[in-house]
Amino acid sequence: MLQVNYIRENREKVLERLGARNFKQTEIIDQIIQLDEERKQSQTSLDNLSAIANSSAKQIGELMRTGNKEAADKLKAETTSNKEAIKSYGEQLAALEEKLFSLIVQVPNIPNELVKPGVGAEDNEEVYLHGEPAQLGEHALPHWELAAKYDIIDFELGVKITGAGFPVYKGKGAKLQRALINFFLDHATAQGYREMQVPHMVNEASGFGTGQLPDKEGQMYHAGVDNLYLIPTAEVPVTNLYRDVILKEDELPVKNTAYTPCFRREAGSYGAHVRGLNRLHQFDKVEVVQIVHPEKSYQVLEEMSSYVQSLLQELGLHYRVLRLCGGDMGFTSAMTYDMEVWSAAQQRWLEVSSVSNFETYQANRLKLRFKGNTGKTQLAHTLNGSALALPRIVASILENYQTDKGIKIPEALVKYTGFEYID
RNA sequence: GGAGAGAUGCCUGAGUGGCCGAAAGGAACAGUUUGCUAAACUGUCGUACUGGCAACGGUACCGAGGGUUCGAAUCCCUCUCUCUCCGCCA
Repeated sequence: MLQVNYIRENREKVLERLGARNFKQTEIIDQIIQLDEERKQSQTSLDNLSAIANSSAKQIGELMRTGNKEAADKLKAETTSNKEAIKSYGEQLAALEEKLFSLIVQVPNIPNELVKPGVGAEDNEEVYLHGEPAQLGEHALPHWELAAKYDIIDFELGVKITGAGFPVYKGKGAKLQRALINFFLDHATAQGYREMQVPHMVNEASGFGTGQLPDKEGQMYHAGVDNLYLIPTAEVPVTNLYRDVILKEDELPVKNTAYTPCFRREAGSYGAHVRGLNRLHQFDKVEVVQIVHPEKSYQVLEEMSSYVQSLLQELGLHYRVLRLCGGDMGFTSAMTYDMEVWSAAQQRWLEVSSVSNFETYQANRLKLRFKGNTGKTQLAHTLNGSALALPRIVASILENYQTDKGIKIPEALVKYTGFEYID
């Protein structure tokens, strides 16, 4: 959520940059500025009346103590009308604040200057390309056929026990999953991230803190009885660890990592491109999260991007890095890099990571601040990235590393799997 | 699921109607002292909105929301959460 003061002081820039997102309801911005002005006036009036009431109450107390009951009663009578005014201003103020809040949560984050205007995926910028497409033979298979051929992932079995999009990993398939999780966590730890294990369900306040609620309500599984949400990403619990926290400047940067399963309803996204591991309702992911000083956040974004790329390089995958255009970025992000690996058999790119700087957008919702060495308290910047999401990595490994002898496990992963081939 | 207790500042914890934005201790920070470590002493030490160049003010906040009262951390109601015991159970 943006800060009202920022909007007020940078109206033109806000409108211009939101334009890069194709954000159309620009009148909201002026309504916010207007409402905030009214809010201030209302607040001031209320404060002044409260000050009078407080001082009257003190005087009455004093009069009572000194036994001057008559004067006390007189003053009491005078406070009655003031009381009503206070109540009325209080209600007015609450209504204004509620309205203001309902508007401000509708405004997405302001894209960074580097983010190009655009409406969708076709406007994203490719900023880096690594490697070459794997050259596969005549009989190359897509990963879902390889999964069936080697009996390592069973989609039908998942359908039976749960439903579509909940695969069962079997034998070496299951071991490959576990190997990747350990590989990713070990690398994150080596980069200075602290490994955390967090709940896989979160409450409403957490959902709001990172921006999933109220916006993407329908994308999360919700356990109605207890009003808890299954996490769509570890970002939610891991970032919310710092909700309502004021850190010391020396404690920055905070670097945490966690492996969790992720649950997404993916409502309305069925079709040709959801086959196999391409899009699931439950998948595994290792996430990295940082809380940093505002002046460092873009440098850290680049570091996180490089880190994610180093993982892809170690796995020997052909990938590209996109800087998302305004229209394709998430609601809460100021700048996002997507990493996509090449799926040789499907002949398409698959998103495996998304690294974002949220600047103060989440921090403002979370009330995540730090106290500067100068003594001033201000909002921190939050960032996160997938490092990495498993299913499409698995898809890419299966397809790109298929040989006549079976699936060759990437060199760097062998010490984690304990085997060199899936056959 | 049954019974009970509780929610106060970074922490412990006092506070049952006005002198309480809140005692005291601890932690932290700054300084003095000091051969070093430690200790001692002094000071600072919540957040938000708002007025002011500033100094310094105003208002709100003692889990949340209502109510009583001239006045509420303190009394009343509702809700939420936490803890303890019993039961069940990985």
